[in-house]
Amino acid sequence: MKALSPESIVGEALESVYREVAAAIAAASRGALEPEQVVLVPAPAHTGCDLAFQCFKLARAWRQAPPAIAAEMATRLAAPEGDLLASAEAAGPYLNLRLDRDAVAARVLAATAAAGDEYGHSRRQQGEVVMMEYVSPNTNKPLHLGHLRNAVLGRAVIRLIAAQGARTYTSDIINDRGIHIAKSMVAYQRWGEGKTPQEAGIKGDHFVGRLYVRFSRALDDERRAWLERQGIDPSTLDERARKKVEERFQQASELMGEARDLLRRWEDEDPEVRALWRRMNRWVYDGFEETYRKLGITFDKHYYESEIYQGGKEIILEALEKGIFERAPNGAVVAPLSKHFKLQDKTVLRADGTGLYVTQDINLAAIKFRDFGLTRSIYCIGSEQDYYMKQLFAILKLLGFPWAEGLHHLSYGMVYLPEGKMKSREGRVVDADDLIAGMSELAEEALRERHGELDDEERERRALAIALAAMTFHFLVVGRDTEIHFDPASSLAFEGKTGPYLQYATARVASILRKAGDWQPPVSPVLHDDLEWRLVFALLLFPTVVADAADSLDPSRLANHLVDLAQSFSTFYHDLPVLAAEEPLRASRLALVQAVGQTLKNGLRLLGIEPLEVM
RNA sequence: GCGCCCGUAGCUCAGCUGGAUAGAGCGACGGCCUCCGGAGCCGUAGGUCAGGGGUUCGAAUCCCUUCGGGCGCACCA
Repeated sequence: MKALSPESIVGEALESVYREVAAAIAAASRGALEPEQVVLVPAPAHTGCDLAFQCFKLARAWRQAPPAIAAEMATRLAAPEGDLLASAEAAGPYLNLRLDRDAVAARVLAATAAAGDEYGHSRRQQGEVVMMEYVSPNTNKPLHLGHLRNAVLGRAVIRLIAAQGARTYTSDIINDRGIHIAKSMVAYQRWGEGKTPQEAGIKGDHFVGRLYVRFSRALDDERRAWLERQGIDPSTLDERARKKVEERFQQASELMGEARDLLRRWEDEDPEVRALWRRMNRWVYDGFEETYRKLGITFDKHYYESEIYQGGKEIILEALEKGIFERAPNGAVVAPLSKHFKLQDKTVLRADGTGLYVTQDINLAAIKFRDFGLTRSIYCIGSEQDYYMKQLFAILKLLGFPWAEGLHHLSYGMVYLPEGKMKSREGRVVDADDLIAGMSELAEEALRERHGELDDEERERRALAIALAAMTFHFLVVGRDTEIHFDPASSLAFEGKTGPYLQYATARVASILRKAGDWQPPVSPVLHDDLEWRLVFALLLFPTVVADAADSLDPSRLANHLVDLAQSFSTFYHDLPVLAAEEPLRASRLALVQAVGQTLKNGLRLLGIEPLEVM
């Protein structure tokens, strides 16, 4: 469990508790510690205590063994001042502390009630302006499983940051130009029969995606025939030779020739080609938009590669003049990263003067800071780009941009299907729309079993919320770096450590409160039971956990804490009566239930999961 | 060859700046619907934290190393 120290804790209630306890510990430390140097940890359950102070750090100052220190401090704290610290006892090298649980509960319940939907938020990042770039799909295929993890992670992180008081924006960079688009366009010209997605009855992004696949298959056929004509058997060649053969084929290919021709005409702004391009992109964007709407993913700004890919050259040429970048013998411009960082040099401009992907990224980074006055810019991109992102950030630092320190790569592990890494060209993907639809169907079945009386509309609404909760939580509960081997059976589960389990807890809270009738929150709550204390303590830590998740860009910290909270709550309401309890216990427990509900709701919203009042 | 990430229970994963008996979920086995909604609760079994060195009063956690897996290392995007 996390250690509590002044720099790590967030939240009024916890801060006030810490301040009082730390003052008492410091007072008992023979002047060895200032209050703000006191580190406290939650005491393990078997001790029956609430917090612990570890005496190892005092061993040097006191020139005594930790157990002796603990014993003496326990004596000194025998009659603690203040109303919070109830008792202190030595246990080996540990000084275990009991708190006045009612007093702590009073502070937590007051804090949650006062803050409401804002409980867990802070102003630690007030003044910061942060942008999250995420999802960033290509326009030649629909969103897949990998995009879902990306979207869900990026959304949670930016919400966590917003909850720290920062102003936040979301963006994506849409790869809407290049040879891949030209391929889809060739396919449409050849086989599209002039139909629109509506006429074909297919969602726009899927419509275009199919054309892309169609092109790839046709190209495969063409390659087979060509190899046969050439009398080449690639399986007999080594990798280098195969690459050479592939290059020759690409040059000889009729289909690739058409695609290259279209790309050239696109570059020359041929009106006819541009019109088709715009038309097909619109279909794709409409399709994406539909998926985003379902997921609740939004963007403040779309950046289009077609609009920025030619920029960035001025920045680079200027840096070349200043001697920051170097000219390679053949004329290409190179960022000499190996001189300044433990990275390999990176070409930033081709010998023929045209830009590369990184050229555009340099440009876009600057545009974002300029457009929005950012202090920080986060890129939610898979871990396969770790090295590239390091290079990009190093280049921007080399260029001397003052904002370069505000760049962050929000990296995450790959998503694999049972058969291996997803490859869209081979069709081995789990399509985002299919997945959502499939999970909604499962959730609907479950709802039909439980609530046969629901009308279709309400059932569908709940089913979607539950399905998205399951999917979202599944991606967020594991650490960022953890690779996800997507297994439908566990990924689609609604029971156990899942999103729907958390939604169920919020629904149970709502249900209890609905039946409570009129009640007044207690002035001084009476909550001594261990089951109650676990909840109080989890609520007390919540703002700190949120802050930690935000700072580490890792929502899994919050997700796991919510599971702890929900599990503790389940045990609590199973074992202890709320509505049937005697006053003043009843009001105290109701206030606790309300605080738990508020906290679960706030936590789920930060993760991008819809809490449910009924399910 | 070089760099980064990872290896914890049968499976999927937590375990955060080193601290008390390493935790959850699933699966297995056994209980719990006269009681605030069973998408729930309780219990049992199950781990030399991949192996080996080292640092430390103390290592799943830090360092080195071996083995095993993943991803990168373009004038591609």
